Amino acid sequence: MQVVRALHLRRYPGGVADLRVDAERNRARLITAAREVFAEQGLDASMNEVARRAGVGVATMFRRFPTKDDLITAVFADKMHAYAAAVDDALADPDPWHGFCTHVERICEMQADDRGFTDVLTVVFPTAKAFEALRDRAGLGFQELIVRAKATGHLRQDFVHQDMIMILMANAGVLTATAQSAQDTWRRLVGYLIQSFATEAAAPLPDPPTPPQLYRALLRQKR
Amino acid sequence: MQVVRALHLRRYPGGVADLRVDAERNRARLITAAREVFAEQGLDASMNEVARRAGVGVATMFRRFPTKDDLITAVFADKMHAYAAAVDDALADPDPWHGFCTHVERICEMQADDRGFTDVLTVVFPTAKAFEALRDRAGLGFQELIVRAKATGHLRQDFVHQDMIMILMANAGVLTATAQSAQDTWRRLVGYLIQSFATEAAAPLPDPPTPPQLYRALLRQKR
DNA sequence: TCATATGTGGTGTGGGTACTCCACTTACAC
DNA sequence: GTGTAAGTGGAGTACCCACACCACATATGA
Repeated sequence: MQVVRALHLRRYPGGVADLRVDAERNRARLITAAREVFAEQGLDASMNEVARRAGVGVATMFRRFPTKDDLITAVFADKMHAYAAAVDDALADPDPWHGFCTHVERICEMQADDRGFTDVLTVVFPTAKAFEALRDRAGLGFQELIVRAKATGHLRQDFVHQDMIMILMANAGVLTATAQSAQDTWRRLVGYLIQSFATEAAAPLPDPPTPPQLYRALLRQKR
Repeated sequence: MQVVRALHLRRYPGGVADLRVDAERNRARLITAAREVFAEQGLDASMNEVARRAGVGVATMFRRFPTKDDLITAVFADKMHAYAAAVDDALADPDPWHGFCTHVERICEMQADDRGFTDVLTVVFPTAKAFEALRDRAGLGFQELIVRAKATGHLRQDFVHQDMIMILMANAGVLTATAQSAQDTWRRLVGYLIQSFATEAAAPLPDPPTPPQLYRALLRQKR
């Protein structure tokens, strides 16, 4: 009994979890392949394609990542951390308005570089729950950034943090439509938007959605 | 032989084409049902759903509209005509800048009212060819509108007609992401953009895509 | 070397899609 | 009324998807 227990609890060195070395190698291959495939094709890419590109069987993949969402979560964990960390960089900028503009561009560029990440940020369901905390953290930091940027007098007073989500959605639309051609169009969109966020001569805008409304919009998707 | 020919070529009164009255009735039902289904669910809605809602068999539907694209083309023909005609209304406005703003809002509202039309304008493949002429007509009129709006001094000089397609893409992104909640978010996006198009204090923007690039982007989609 | 928990990949399943086949029915011309 | 081209719908096809099953292989501790 002691022996069985020892076997059951054994740990392999250097792996992410307690995996056999071959399993760990395949896990890494799967993550790498999925990262590529999702970046190219978005989250609509098929699991078969991921397994094929990783050079492992589909059953192996589903043993390691029981659902597609598990794989998505594993693949985009680091990008989501980078997303949450980016706002700290922006807050560290001595010029809050410059930090604000740079931040918006940077996040949109992260979307542009990875179709899958675009989807993760705007269009996907249960994955959203896994990244809830990171989203919240980024949101809070962004609110602070807004306060400071408004204080400089450059950011219009009626800007709200929900507008960032709106930007991500709009950017996602341009990016998916220009995935095969005119790939830089998003830069122009963001250029227009940022100039609109500059405070001068602001006419009243339609009301923004409330945060709960937007949160529901992010969750209710499934495609 | 004469008789056979007469039968083969016979025409039924009042129908769109030479259809039997029951066939014509079912055709109308299919169009109506498809209009509703596509408006609610976008072009991803299934053909089965359309047939079910029309109360006809799938075979009947596919006899009348051999491919999904044929149905889409038939359903959105009038909206595409309205789309092309809208720019004439805008040109008729004595204040070109007002006409420009109203036009942009109106087209975006057409998208907001019909998820299928949103897809038709930005995201779909062979349907695009069927509506090519109407797209071109709208594009030419819009270019004239731009010239006049710039002449008033209200529209920034670096605005190009490709930007309208970009707006449609961005709007499509917001609309699909907010289909279930926060449905009015698009109005705020358009508000921001229009204010950005007003010429004052325009910093240089990233280059727009060339028209051929954008055209390819519209055609290469398929989903 | 050996026992075995763990890992493996090919194949299968249930459900979705757009689209087709075919035996039956109906509207029309005469 | 009758012949028949035209129209009909349910069941079927081929293909995609995420995911499950299972006989076989292998890394590992003893």
